[in-house]
Amino acid sequence: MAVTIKDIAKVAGVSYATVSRALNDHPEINVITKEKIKEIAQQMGYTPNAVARGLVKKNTEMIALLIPDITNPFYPEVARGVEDYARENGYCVFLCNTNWDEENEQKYLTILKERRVDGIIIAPVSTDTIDYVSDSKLDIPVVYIGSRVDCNKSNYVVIDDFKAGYMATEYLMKLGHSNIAFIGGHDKSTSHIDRINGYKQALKENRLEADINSIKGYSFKKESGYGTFLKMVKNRKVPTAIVAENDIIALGIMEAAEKHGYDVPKDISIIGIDDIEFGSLPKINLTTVAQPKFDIGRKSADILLDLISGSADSKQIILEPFLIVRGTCGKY
Amino acid sequence: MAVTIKDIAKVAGVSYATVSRALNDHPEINVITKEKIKEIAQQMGYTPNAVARGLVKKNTEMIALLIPDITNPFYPEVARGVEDYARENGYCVFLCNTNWDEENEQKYLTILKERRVDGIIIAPVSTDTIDYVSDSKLDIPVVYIGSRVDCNKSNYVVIDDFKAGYMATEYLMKLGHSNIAFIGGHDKSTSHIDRINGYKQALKENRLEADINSIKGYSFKKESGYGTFLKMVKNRKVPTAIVAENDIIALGIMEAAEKHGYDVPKDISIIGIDDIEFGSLPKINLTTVAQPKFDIGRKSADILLDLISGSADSKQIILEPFLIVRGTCGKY
DNA sequence: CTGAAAGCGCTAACAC
DNA sequence: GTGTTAGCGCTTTCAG
Repeated sequence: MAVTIKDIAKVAGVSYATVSRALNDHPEINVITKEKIKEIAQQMGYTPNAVARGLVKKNTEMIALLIPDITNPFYPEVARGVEDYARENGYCVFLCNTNWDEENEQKYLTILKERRVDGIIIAPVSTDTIDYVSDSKLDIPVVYIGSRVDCNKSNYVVIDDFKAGYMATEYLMKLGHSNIAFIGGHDKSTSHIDRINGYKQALKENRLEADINSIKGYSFKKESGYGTFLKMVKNRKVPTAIVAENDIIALGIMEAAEKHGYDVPKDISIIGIDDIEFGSLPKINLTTVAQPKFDIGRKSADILLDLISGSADSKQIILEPFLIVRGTCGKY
Repeated sequence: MAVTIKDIAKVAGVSYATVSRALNDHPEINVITKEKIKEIAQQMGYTPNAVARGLVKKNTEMIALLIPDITNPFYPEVARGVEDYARENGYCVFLCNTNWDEENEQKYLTILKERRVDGIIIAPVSTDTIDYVSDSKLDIPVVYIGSRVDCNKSNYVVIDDFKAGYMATEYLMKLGHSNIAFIGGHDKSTSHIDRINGYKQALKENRLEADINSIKGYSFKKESGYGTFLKMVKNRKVPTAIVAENDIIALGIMEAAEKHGYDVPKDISIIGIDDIEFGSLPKINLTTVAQPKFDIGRKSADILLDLISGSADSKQIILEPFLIVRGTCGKY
């Protein structure tokens, strides 16, 4: 049986309220008894019970981070940002991996509500989840990352995805490309839609045609990029340049291209979005549009904790993407 | 204010004990009232309070996973295994990132104890943490991963690290190398020590000399491999082959070698340990000794839950590493 | 099968 | 300053 404040009270010869006050450094308490109590607590090996405290204080000092794919290095980086900020402020974070599955996402939301987490940061798999959150009156502060929400009562931290798509495409056009395809996403993701629109807009401004290749399902794995490129080869519709919705997909495309005799960047240029660490390996050297991953994490945690403490209204943060020129894009 | 079982009881016209029984599917309850109560609960939007339940049941159905570096793809893979198994069994998992910092590790342990997690899986940064756990009578089931514990009351899931080191070295020798260096770790890690011993043993059996290059501090980043190789160059002690303690370090070594004009594998062979996904990119094509990462995660969670339910004694699992031959090692 | 009541470990009024 | 007391929302005896 773990030692409780009552045990300490007995030993110290005070009421257990006094013990509580001592341990929590309340102002109205005799400093001497406080020190004495603390020492006794120490000696008895007391560990406060956060569950009991949570029950009466009605907060748990836990937040949750829901991400779709922990094996995509983009998210661990974000997670580090969230965790860093949370820990600095005394919060623990639940890391929940949804595996690109809406059902998992919603189940987690229920579980987290039962667990009475104080807040949730979520990188939603689809806009359906956002609707679900709105409808289900979760009653827990939520901050979205990587997904805008068309409602100004919502909180989110995103990059300007339109700009990201635009920048990538613009860069390719500057290199002389006019046959530029896009590979990625699904329609229930605002970041996907925005990136595509940026891509389209850039092309439009130069009177070029769009060629959008969607990945079926919610599968954002290397294999998806790989498979989609193969289809292009089969259909004899291989462009001179490709904008990939994210770096993981770009890596898959590169792999497929090279396996089929295309030299990158001589025969085909490939640009990603995200800037995952492994893209910077000299042998990979992936040109990409970067997101400030760690900052997205920190900032979203910052907003969430403000929301929890009630010291802020809703906030929409749009960070700037930036181009990182490496070696996978060439002149045409 | 969230709705509680008392609220439901009032509406249903029963005592709140009955509501509790209904909601928890106790056997001794009238099926009709049970259904009625469940419906009312549903309509009122009731969400059980896991905090309150945890207080009385003295368990939280939460476990924690402590890892040193979430940005090393090895760990996310392990984490997926843990989370998968945990979720299947109704447990939530706290993912805690210690950043290779013992102090963080110990702080987390305290926090987790306060939060009354039911169990902890930990990939310890150093054996000091293991001692800390033993000494501090945490009083929470612990399963170690990636680190043996010389005490048969402990639980762990590891690969045979000796064998991993041995296999890597043996493979290099079979290719004709006799000048084989080792780059990695620190002395307070059993996996490091075992891998080195495997490396030494393999060399010894062929009357070859060991050349061990330690990375200072607890820094298992690409940069550590990079820097250590540079030192070798400076000291004019570049071998014909290198065993890297893990893939991340191997990647750093490769990067440094190529930047300094060494062709891999023509001029120098490099083998890693772990088998992270990005090592398999055709352009990287890292030869490595693989660990069953996902299985390590699942298995450790399996053991932990058994421990929690009291249905098992301590268990030591040693999984088999296996060689994956790719392109970074050549004949000498 | 159901109700009454105790209590999990703690915090926070409210007295004194 | 400190003690007394009432809960937080729930599970679980113990009666009936």
